Amino acid sequence: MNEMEEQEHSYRRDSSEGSLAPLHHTHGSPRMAHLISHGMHSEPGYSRMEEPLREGDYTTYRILHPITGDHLSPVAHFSSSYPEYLLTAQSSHYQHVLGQPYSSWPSQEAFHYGMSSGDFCQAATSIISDGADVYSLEGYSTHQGFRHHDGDQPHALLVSPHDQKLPAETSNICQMLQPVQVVCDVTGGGQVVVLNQCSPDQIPHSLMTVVNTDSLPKPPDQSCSIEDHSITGIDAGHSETIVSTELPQTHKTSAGVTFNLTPGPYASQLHQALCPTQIVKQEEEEGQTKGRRRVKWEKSKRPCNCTKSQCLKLYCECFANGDVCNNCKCLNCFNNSEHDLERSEAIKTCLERNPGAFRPKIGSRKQGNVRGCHTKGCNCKRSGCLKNYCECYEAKIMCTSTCKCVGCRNYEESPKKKSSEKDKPDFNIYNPTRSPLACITPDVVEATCGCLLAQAEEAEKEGYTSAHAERMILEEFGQCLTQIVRSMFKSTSVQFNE
DNA sequence: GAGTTTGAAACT
DNA sequence: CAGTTTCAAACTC
Repeated sequence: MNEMEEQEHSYRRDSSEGSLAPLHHTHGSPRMAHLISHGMHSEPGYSRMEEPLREGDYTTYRILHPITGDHLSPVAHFSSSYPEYLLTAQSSHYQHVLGQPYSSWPSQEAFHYGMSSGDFCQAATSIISDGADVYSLEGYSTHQGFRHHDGDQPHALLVSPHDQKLPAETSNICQMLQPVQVVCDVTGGGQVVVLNQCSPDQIPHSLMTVVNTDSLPKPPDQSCSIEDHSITGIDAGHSETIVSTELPQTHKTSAGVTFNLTPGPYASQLHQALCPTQIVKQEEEEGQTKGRRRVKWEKSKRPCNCTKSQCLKLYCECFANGDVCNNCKCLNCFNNSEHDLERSEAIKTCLERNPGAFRPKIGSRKQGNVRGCHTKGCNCKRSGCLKNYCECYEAKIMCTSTCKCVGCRNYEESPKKKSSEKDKPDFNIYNPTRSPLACITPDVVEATCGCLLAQAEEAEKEGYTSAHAERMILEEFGQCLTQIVRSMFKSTSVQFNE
């Protein structure tokens, strides 16, 4: 058996126990080594993992308390061979939480604990590496066979993407979830580890830890460290501390196969959607805030004031942030755990309308663009994009050609420009960073129409034929266009040859 | 704090 | 897809 095959067969399911039992340990796995080195922080206050331990045939990763740094039980064993890899844990604590030994779980399951179905939907959506979206979780959370109950309250949720007994809709969901092979709480204290689905030569390339603050002691400051490829917490009311993922890079396996270690594209979104406060803190330190909603959250996590939307539409920023309302001033709020059904339905509706509804509006940073850009662009008409009505401006990013704004002043300009001038929109300036059409401001249109009208009146006054009048108007229109185009090129320092 | 303005979201 | 309405935040007084 060559090395590759050996890797693939390193882990076999131990049917006698109904769990995965690695037959061979992949010694010194560079994959996990990478995961550790790039995905975890070592500073106090951050959730992290230690260097892998070696316990028999398992590759073992001990998860540390995000705040205290203490070891948290259970130890997580990562099996990284396709198609069977699983987080297993051996912990009396875990068994206490689950009421059953973790090791008895079937393979290819994800365990989700302490999160609402809507939360899980968002989490899964955000980390699916191929960009697919989870549209519904109906039936998902009612899969009794994999559910642990604490009285009437569902306490744990196991997800089996390949379980044929799942309801049809759930199966569909799980198919979509397949890229997320494992989503599980490995501590019983609220930590969640997410592993994207791997081929034999891929590592799980997203890994995060979410701390359930209901279960953990709260230190004075629970801020977490966020790297560029940060990930996410779920419910700000319950999940607070997040760790980052790894830096993008490729890695060559011992089998000589190169694979991409780049984090899943939605890993950061998950983080952003679910841990807005911490992200903003970090970004504030970096002198940059991205995204209106995160900026708002950063402002002391201000409560919403919704009165008519029941906080179940994207008008509500709590809802749009993937958060439940907490200490808000809203009326008739349904965005809470007491209305999980309605909330899940609303999430489903939003996602049906717009699969990217819960993705951050401020997209990934372009090369050379430190701040990123608005994914949809703004549509401001009267604010000159210089007030917080403008999502670009509020996110402290410049408008781009994606924007459809009118009279935009939110663009790169000379630092010598007087600050007083910045405060008022200028409808007569062309923004070279934006769409060429952006220069056709209301004033320009009005002036052009005035010119054309004047020509028409002159033709009428002179008694010219309609054909002549039409020609005059067209000629005038041509001159107007010439001036507009000239001004455009003048602004961009491009030669304009008439 | 009330009223107005604004632009995104939702609706038609 | 465009136009209109609804909505809640931003802003002004």
